[in-house]
Amino acid sequence: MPARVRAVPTLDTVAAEAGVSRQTVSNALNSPHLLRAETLERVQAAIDSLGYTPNRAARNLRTKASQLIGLRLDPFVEGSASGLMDRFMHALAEACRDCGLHVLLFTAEDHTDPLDGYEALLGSRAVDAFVVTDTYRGNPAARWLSDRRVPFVAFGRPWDDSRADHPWVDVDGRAGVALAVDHVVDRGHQRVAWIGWHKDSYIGEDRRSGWVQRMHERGLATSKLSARGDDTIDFGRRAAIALLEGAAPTAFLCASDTLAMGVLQALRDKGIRTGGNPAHEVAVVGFDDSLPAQVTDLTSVRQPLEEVAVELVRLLDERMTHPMDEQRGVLLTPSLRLRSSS
Amino acid sequence: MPARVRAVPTLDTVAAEAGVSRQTVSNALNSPHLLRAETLERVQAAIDSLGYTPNRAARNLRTKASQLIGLRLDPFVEGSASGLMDRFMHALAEACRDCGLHVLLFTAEDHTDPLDGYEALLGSRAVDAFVVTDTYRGNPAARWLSDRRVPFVAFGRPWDDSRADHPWVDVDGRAGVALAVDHVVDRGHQRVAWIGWHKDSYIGEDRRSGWVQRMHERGLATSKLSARGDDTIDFGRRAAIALLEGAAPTAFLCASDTLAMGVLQALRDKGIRTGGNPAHEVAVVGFDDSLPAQVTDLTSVRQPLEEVAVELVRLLDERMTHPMDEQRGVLLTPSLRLRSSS
DNA sequence: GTGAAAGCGCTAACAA
DNA sequence: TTGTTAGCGCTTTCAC
Repeated sequence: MPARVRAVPTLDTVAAEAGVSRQTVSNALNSPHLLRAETLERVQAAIDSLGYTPNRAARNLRTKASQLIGLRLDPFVEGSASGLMDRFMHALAEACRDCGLHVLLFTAEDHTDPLDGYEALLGSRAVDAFVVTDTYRGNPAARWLSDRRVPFVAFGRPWDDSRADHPWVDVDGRAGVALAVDHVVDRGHQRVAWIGWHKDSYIGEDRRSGWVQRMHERGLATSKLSARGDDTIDFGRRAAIALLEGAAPTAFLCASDTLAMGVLQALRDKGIRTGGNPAHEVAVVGFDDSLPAQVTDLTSVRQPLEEVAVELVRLLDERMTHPMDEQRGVLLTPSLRLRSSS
Repeated sequence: MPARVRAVPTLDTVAAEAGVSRQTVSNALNSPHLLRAETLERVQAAIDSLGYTPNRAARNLRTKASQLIGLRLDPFVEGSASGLMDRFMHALAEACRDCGLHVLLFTAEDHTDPLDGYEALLGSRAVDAFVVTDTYRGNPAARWLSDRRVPFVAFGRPWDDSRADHPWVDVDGRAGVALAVDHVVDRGHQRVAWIGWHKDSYIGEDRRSGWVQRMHERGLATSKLSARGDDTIDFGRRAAIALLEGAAPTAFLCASDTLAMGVLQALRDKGIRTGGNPAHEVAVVGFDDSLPAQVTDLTSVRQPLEEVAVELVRLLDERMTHPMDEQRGVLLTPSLRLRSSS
């Protein structure tokens, strides 16, 4: 018996089946309110029985939209990543689905060129908009895209560009660290140290300011209680040792889980117990709630990536439907994931 | 001064500029060998000067191909994931780029339905093929896609379905563990324990068989040296304690980094040093080279995800260009990432 | 409320 | 080697 290859149904197929014109079927799909209830039902039945699904390419060609959001994946840096990208992509894909959008992944041929890849996708109209995530390098893509009036939304504030007027979503690192300060201070800690990144990191300084500000609000001193350096375990370890020999803090707040791992190591090496009781334990709090934090039972500030994704897509959607609206930023507050390290 | 909106160039624009027909421009792009060198040059110049890029939607409509590969992102399981997905998506996006393909992310509306999402993308011809990665659940999507003759490639062997005839790429866990056995045995360890997953896990048993087989090949015993259980830190810890009180192994090979984390904890609690010297240290080896492994300096078996991605895309490409070719599987060998835990 | 006409931008097939 | 014709499947526009 020869396999009967059923031709893929098109609008015409459905129209013939339902005894209406092609256009009516299209309307049934895109503007059902235009049809008489009875007609709609008949068309619907034909669609169902034929298993018709509109052809994306044809629709894209006609509507000049692809319903695709471009996301550039930058090179995977071994060890340095806190593994947030995984969670973020998930969240983004999910958020997109709710708007009938999809995420298209792309990579740069030349990773050192922050603009590489965008132009090709844009020129071929393969995507409608971009989500830009590389906020650590000062986001040169943002300005380029802005200048070309490409619809995009950034995950990350335009720290270094006060004239930037594109929509963005970011996580309030300062508020997250303030949360951590409150947490350990509420537990009775008074000498609360900060271990962070170099001064030239906007994000690092933002997080640090949460510590400084909230400590002062709680009437606690911060002098001689902080260190700045590379985002490495080793620096975390060394900084912790140095601080312990000096001001002897009973709590360490860190700009990253990586640094916190170093603190944990230092405490272990010195035989100091980790935990929330300031009487005989030292509390440690990280940032990002990464896999290592979960594994080592480290309290950590967790970025609300799911919310971030939803907001990004919402802004994108707004931007695509009402391009004239004023752009704005959205700042989301992280939460504290409490674990045994505090 | 009114902003002059330059119309987006099309084939016709370029053709007019170059003084040739639309088709010739198309050929210059897709079959340049058909053109006379001089014509090609002229067309090329017109393309460059106008900044022309072919419209994807139009091309897709005409060629009935989208150059898009669908990848379903399954729900992010907190803590359980070893964070490989991040690296894998990177590698896949990169491999796709080299073939002019792109990855389209999608998620299921109903996560419990392993087929959800595939049909819609397929019906609308939004993607040309799929990469299926959910091999842990026995891969029900594979059979469904196979039955519908949907082009797809699986990351993971069809363990439970000997009749499966789709192309796949997988990592040889058995060989990876054998590597780990050799490593510790070469360093002088003789009592080498295995801590793995429950017996119903194909992957777990495959990895375990690498231990059993290679141990015997090296003339070493395996009895009373293994444990099976949940993939949790806690089980790793408990299993390690139990084994230490019994056969007192000097090396632990684990089916996952998670389990290895537990072993590390147990050793630390007992005051046993970790390292490669069998005289006074216990060696620990994990599997997956996850972030926690990197952070805790744990030796681990590393899956060659970059190669996996390249092979997946190669098979996909083959399958899409010569659909009649016989399908086959590709088994790749992992490597051992040596660190201080061994 | 429904249908007919037109055309989005491209490439396959064929003619010149 | 280049040009012409036709049409992929859809939606916008406008007539009925």
